[in-house]
Amino acid sequence: MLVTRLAAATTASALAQRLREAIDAGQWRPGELLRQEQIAAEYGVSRIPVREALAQLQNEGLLDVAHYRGARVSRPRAEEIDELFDLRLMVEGDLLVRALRQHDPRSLRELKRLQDALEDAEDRLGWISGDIAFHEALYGPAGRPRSLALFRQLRAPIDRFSVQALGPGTRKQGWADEHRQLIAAVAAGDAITARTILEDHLQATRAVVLAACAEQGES
Amino acid sequence: MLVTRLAAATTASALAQRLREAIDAGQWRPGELLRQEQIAAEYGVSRIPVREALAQLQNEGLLDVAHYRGARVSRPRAEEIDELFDLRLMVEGDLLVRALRQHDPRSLRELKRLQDALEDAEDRLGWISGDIAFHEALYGPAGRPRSLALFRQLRAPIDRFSVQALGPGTRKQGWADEHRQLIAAVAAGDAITARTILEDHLQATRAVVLAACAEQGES
DNA sequence: CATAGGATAATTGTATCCAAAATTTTCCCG
DNA sequence: CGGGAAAATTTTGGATACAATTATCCTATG
Repeated sequence: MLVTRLAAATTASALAQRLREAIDAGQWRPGELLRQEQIAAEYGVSRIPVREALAQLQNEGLLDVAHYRGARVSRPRAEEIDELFDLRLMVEGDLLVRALRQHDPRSLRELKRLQDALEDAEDRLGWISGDIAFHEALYGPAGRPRSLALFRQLRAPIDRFSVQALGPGTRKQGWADEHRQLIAAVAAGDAITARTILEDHLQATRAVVLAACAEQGES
Repeated sequence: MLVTRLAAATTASALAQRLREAIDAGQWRPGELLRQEQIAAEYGVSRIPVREALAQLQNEGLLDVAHYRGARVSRPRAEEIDELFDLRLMVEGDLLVRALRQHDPRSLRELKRLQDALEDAEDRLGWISGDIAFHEALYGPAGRPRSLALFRQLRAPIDRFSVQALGPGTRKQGWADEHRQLIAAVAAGDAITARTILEDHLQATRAVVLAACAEQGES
């Protein structure tokens, strides 16, 4: 994957990015307390950018922050995850149909390229960021910036569990197949089929994520 | 309205609230630059809570913040407002239908009470906060916290223009009528009618907001 | 022995101060 | 007189220092 991660403009945003990855990677478990001082020392910065990063992650739904009481990795309940998937079905379904009309040979080539890169990714984090890139390229031609931002926002609290569920010998092959079917349907301009495939894709993901969430909830 | 605004736990959140109201009230115009030092002096605090409040408002989509270049009141383009209303139609439509099944005499009484309070509100800001309260009570019984949060988020960048469009002798009466029709349809358990009324309500609001936005865009 | 109360420590929120970047002004040269 | 480079000013981002709040632990008491 040749995506060069451009240097963050500010310390706070760079921190937010690294903390996001750390949470996705399971470095902090749900319910665990993130101490400002500790994070500041670990990354060699002061507490000010740490606070801004934590506020950012709270806004994304990855943390629960209470006044004077610290930030904890959020532990979404099964009903909330279910709800997030219902919202994704609405938003992404709409985006897909709108984007489908705007796709052209160039954007389709890009989509295939991203899918190839995705299947070559070796580690779990690479897989997830590749999946995000694929879907953004899929929905991008719709020209709907707020919906696209919403798509990212609805995924953020969920991806953590997807990463967990991506052990070796899991649903990886079916996932890739569904992506390729999506590309084919979009190339054919078949909105109904494309939307059906996407919905099945999301329903399958929902089941996997709910299972991973339930598993983690036991600890 | 007997809602006592509880004192904010922290300076930053109190500031965010006041700035939000100031922007909704048109105290700052779209594109205008918000200086940290000036706001800090105005409210008698240091720049740290100001920065956190500005970051919060940026997350809510009311401000555009550029690195080392200050925060400006966002000036959403017409297409983005259009997009936000499309999203509201999806999310609020879904919420309404789900809530409709859960409403009971008690929640309906509360809804009527809020509508009465709304019609008694004298100033524009009171009208808007009353409208938010009404819709939250309308959707609340659905038991969908993330969707409700999304509802608030989708309104935030728009309400500013609604306030503008609420001069005397405007659509206020039609607005109230639609609310009462909504209550009646929900009380009757008629999902189809309720959803239709809500969609008309939102479409009418969309037109008003787009007009206000276009008017402001000229300056 | 369990528990309420209070001192103490740990942690967060805010103010003050310094560094980096951007904007404005000034000044020189064409 | 106009244009552009460079210095000065302004403004933001980050570090250090202090105050406010919460959590912990110890003791005294029923």
